[in-house]
Order: sequence, then C-alpha cells, then structure tokens
Amino acid sequence: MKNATFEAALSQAAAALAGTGTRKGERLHDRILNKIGQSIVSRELTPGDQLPNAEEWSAAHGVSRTVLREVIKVLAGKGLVEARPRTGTCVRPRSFWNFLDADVLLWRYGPDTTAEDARSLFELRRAIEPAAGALAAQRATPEQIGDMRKALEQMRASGDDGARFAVPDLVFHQTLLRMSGNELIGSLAALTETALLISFRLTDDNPAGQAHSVALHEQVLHNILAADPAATSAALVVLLDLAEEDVRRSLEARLLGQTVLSH
Amino acid sequence: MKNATFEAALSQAAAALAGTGTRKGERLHDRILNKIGQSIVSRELTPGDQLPNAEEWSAAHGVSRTVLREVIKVLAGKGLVEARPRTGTCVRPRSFWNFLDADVLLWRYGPDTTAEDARSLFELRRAIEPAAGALAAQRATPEQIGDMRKALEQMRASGDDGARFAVPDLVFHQTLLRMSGNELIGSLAALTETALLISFRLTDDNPAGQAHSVALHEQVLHNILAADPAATSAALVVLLDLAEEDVRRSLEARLLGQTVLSH
DNA sequence: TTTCATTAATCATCATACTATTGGCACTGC
DNA sequence: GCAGTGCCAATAGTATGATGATTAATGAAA
Repeated sequence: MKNATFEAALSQAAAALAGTGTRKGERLHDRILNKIGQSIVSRELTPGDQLPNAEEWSAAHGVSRTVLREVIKVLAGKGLVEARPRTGTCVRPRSFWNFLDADVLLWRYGPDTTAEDARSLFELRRAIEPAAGALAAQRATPEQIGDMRKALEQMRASGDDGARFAVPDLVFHQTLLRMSGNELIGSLAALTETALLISFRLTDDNPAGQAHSVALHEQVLHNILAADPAATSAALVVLLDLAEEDVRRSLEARLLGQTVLSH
Repeated sequence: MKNATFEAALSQAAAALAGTGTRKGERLHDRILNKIGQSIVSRELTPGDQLPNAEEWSAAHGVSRTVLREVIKVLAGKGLVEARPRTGTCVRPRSFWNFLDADVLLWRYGPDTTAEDARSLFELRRAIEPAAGALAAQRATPEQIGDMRKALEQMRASGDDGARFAVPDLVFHQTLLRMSGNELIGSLAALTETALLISFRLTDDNPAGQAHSVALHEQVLHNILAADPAATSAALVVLLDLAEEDVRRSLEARLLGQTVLSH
C-alpha cells in the first residue's frame, strides 16, 4: 500500500490516454454532458443566445428532463451556461468558462489541435512547472521521490515506443506538481495531462526519439535531489522548450502531409 | 457599449467582494451546494467514507432527492465526490479536487485564513502573474489598456479607503490576466479574486495605506505600454512581494490581537 | 410617453415509480 | 474445505407528471 497514490495516478493516466473511447459504465448523464459540452466549446452553440427550453431539448436528445437538468447544472458549475426563469438557459461569454476544468480542457483540446492551441498550453506550463520545480526542490518527500524515480525507470525502459513512454512521462510531471506541496498547483495536473495527450497523439505517427528527453527528465530529478531550486527550474524550462518544439515540428509535418495529400 | 466587459467585470467583482451574504435570488440548489461543498472542504466529511444514501440525506436537508442529486452531480464535476450504484456516494481523495474552481476556492478560503493558506495562493500568483504580464506587454489591446487605465484612476481616487480600493484593484489584476491573450490564464481570475478577497478582509481593520501600492501598479502599466515584457514581470514580482508581506503582517497582527484579548 | 398590472413562458422544486448496476451472500458441485 | 455460480437487495440512475416561483414582454391606463 506504500505507493497507492502512484498506482492510482498511473491507472488514471492510462485511462485518460486510452482516448475518448466509451469508458466502461459510461452513464447516460455523461454522454449528454460530453455531447453538449463539446458542442458549446466547439462553437456550435455561440455565447449569448438561448438554448432550447428544457422540455423540447431533452426530447431532442432522447433523455428525460431529469438528466438534462443535471447536465445543465454541471455545465453551470463549470461556468459554461446560466439558467434563469423565463429567459431560459443561455451560453455564457467565453471569459466566464473555467478552461482549467478537466472536462472543459478535454472538450477544448479534444478532437484536433492547432499550433495556436498548443502554444497556449505551453505558455501556462512554462509559467507553472518551473515554479513547481523550485518548490519541489525544497519540499519533495521521500515517497514522492520514489514515485518519480519509478516513472523515470519506466521511461528509460520504453525506448522509442511512444505509447509506453507516454504514461510514465505523465506520471513524472504530475508527481512534480504534487511535490510542490501546494494543492492549487496540484490541481493543474489536468492541464499537464492535456498537453501530454496532444504531444502523444502528434508524435505517435512522427516519433522523435525520447532518449534526449529522458536525459532532461533525469536532470530535473537530479536537481531536486540536490535541493537546488534554481537549477530545477532551469532544467524544466529546457525540457518544456524541447517538448514544445517537438509539438510544433509535428504540427508542421502533419500540415505539410495534408497539403501534399490534397494535391 | 465600448467598455461592456469592463463594467461586467466590475459588477462581478463588487458582487464577489460583497461577501458571502445571500445573493439575490439564491436558489435552493445553491444553498445546498454551498452547504455540502463547505462541509467537505472543511473536513467535516473526510475522503473515503460513504455519504448517507440519497433518500435519507435529502430528507435531512429538507429538500427533495432531485435537488440533492443535482448538487451531487455538480460536486462530482468538480472532483469532490464520486457516486456509484450499490456502493453509494463517497468523498474522493483531496488530490482529485479541482481547487482552481471558483466555488471550491471560496469554500477553501472562505471563513478564516491561516498564513499557510495565504502562502499557497501567493506561490501560484507569483508563478502566473509575472508570466501573464510578460505576455500582456506583447499583446495588450487598446481596449484592455483603457480598462486598466480606468482601474488605476479609481485606485488613485480611493485614497486609503480599503473598501473603495478593493474593486478597482481586482479589476486591474483581472484585466492583466485577460491581456495575456491566453484563455487558460484568464481562467485563473478566480484565484486572483480569492487572494484579493483575503487581503481585503485582513487589511480592512489594519489599513496599510495604498499609496505605495498604486505607484507599483502604475509601474506595471507603464512597462506594458513600453512593450517591455521583462520589466513588466519584474514590476509584478515586486507588487506581489509587497502584497504578500502586507497579508503576512496583518495575519500576525490579528493573531497577536487575539492573544492579547485572551489574557 | 410613461407607468404599472397582467400574462405567459420558463426554470425550480417536489413526489413517485420504475430500471440498471453491483457488492455480497448463499448455494452448489467438487 | 474451496472455487465457482447465480440470486438478492441496496443504491444510484432515469422517467414522468404536477405545482410553485420568477420575470420578460405585453398592452392597457394615466
């Protein structure tokens, strides 16, 4: 039971990385939630205008009002919609949406990703992870260090198999966030997960080789063990630069491929 | 209608700063949501153990099962609980909670705040706001600059009236986040709001004088106008250091006051 | 034109019935 | 004694009809 959190994180990661496929036991509620959530985030439903009234809308989706109401309440909790009597339910302006919510992130960065999207993810990661690393160098617990070590081992063992590499990579970064000892920072795990999900999807058909990446990750742990905040931050900046560059290259390659194909 | 977003932000800010008081038209749903959310976050209900079944529990709160179910679904959407047939509903481990959600933040940092709590808020702000400032120096739109200017004017006009100062202060920082042109960063507005709410509550009975603070804020805008990312970041670091120092001092003073009183 | 009561549309809430899922238990067969 | 199997009951999930509360829009009256 020592590494229960580690195993939980891994299984969670695996499930997330498995893709959008229907998770076992996906309830009706979740199906509709994802459906409507996605249609809002993907701009099918634009902010400002009313949604159909609950009666018709639930019928349109083939579910009861109960289910639809619960979905609307959850969406309201994430800032996407607002329901008022007489006026009906409407989509709120984008600035109210909680993009850091795991579901919203998935809807936003789900199907296909542009270079612009990737940029915004990395801008935030570049602000967070170096700061988290600096705190980690001062606060990491032995258990967390064990978790990170294990993740590194699995990364090494993965060779150039992108699919095997992805999960321990994610665990590494999530462990880093937890090491900061700051729950608020820990809640940004979903962000990292989304970024890695995108990286994984893109580099899947365009493997870049992870040997260099592993060395950089090892450098991070090394600096944490040395309790050197500045060096840990610096190592993470280098790591993120590389990761973003990889994603950028993959996006270009993919775009080029499409252009070639369309000729 | 030019500054619609600005006015919206201000009214929103005012409502938030007005305190926890019953907002007009607070629905039953919200009352129960806050009640249960708070009792989870404040550790009255500890992670792992089951919640009463929906039937009894709704009766205990004097509401129908429908309302309670909607509340549970929303809490599940924020990562606080998980519901499964047969097993019932249970509180999830803290690491799953989305602390960056506006409601969760309010529950977490609501009633009274320790120095530890304030620290975690400022750790994250210190990672985010300088980064946002650097981006703002490259991307701020004329309209956003106008908003920030207006906020500064109101701050100047407030003198040492803490209550009048708070709202434009909040608007200033939220505008800064929006200037980054990154929606993910914009979603951290709730974080800033919570931090300022705490500052406001503490410094209310221990006014520190805001003249110096205004000068620092002006410096930030000056650097944004000069399109100087590094200088903007640096100015924000100074600003945050001062703000955190103020909070720390206020907490100490308050603690000391209590000690004296208890004699 | 302004004011203000009326109205109708919509969400909010409740109560109840039925379905689906699943952990645990008893029973079976070896 | 043990493993496997199938049934049972507790619980959340879903559906539906009725009623209350809120408020934008309407239109009559001042």
